Amino acid sequence: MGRAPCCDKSKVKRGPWSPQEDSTLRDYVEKHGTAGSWISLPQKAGLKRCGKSCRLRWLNYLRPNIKHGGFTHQEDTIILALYHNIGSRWSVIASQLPGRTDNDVKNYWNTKLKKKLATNHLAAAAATINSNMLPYFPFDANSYQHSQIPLPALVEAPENALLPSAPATLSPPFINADGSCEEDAFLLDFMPNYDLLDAFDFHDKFNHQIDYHLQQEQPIYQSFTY
DNA sequence: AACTGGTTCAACCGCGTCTGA
DNA sequence: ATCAGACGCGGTTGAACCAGT
Repeated sequence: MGRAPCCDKSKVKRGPWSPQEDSTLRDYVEKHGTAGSWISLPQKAGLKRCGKSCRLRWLNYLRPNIKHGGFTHQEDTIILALYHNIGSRWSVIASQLPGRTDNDVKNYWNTKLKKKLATNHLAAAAATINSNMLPYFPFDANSYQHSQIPLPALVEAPENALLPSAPATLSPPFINADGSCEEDAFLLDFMPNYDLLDAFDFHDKFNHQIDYHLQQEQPIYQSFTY
């Protein structure tokens, strides 16, 4: 004995939305809002749809400023870092990406990003972020309960912050016998982390740090401090 | 051109949580 | 404190599309 369905399936239309239905829903919501009840909205708007279906269509497709597809590398890194910290909390992750919906982020993760993660350096980079940069995510993933509390904006690390150490992939043959580092190899190999840092506004500081280490010919695989 | 297998993504489902009576 | 209805979420499905043969 399951729970009662939210509406009579035999009396509502299902499947893809027509342009006419989209137009009807958009016009109604823009004029009246959701009026506090999605369940009663279809009847008021003159739609033969389930309220939940209307809500989903509006949130994922019709509401203003929605972006579809074309995820940037910066968005990739934010998704990765948050996924490693809080898991499949798609709505929380989407809230950090303006114009993205939880459904979009979830689909993107399941169809593309997961595969990408399995095949390149991003895994190591995300793991590094997880262990070394977690203090700079200004929330506690364990105490962040299923709720409407908005996630605070990401913050810049303090001046004396300890940056992530280079990933394990920065081992020979990229490191020379005397401890110096092949610049090109380093940058190529470290690029995933570099991009992650860029995403969190560390770009300039970290760039200077790389330049410094390269100029000084110091081993770059040691930890970074300001 | 026709078929097949893989991919994408909009939409659905059902459960947990919230809220108001 | 309890309950029922509504909401919001993550997991899953399946039709449409694409690429390869």
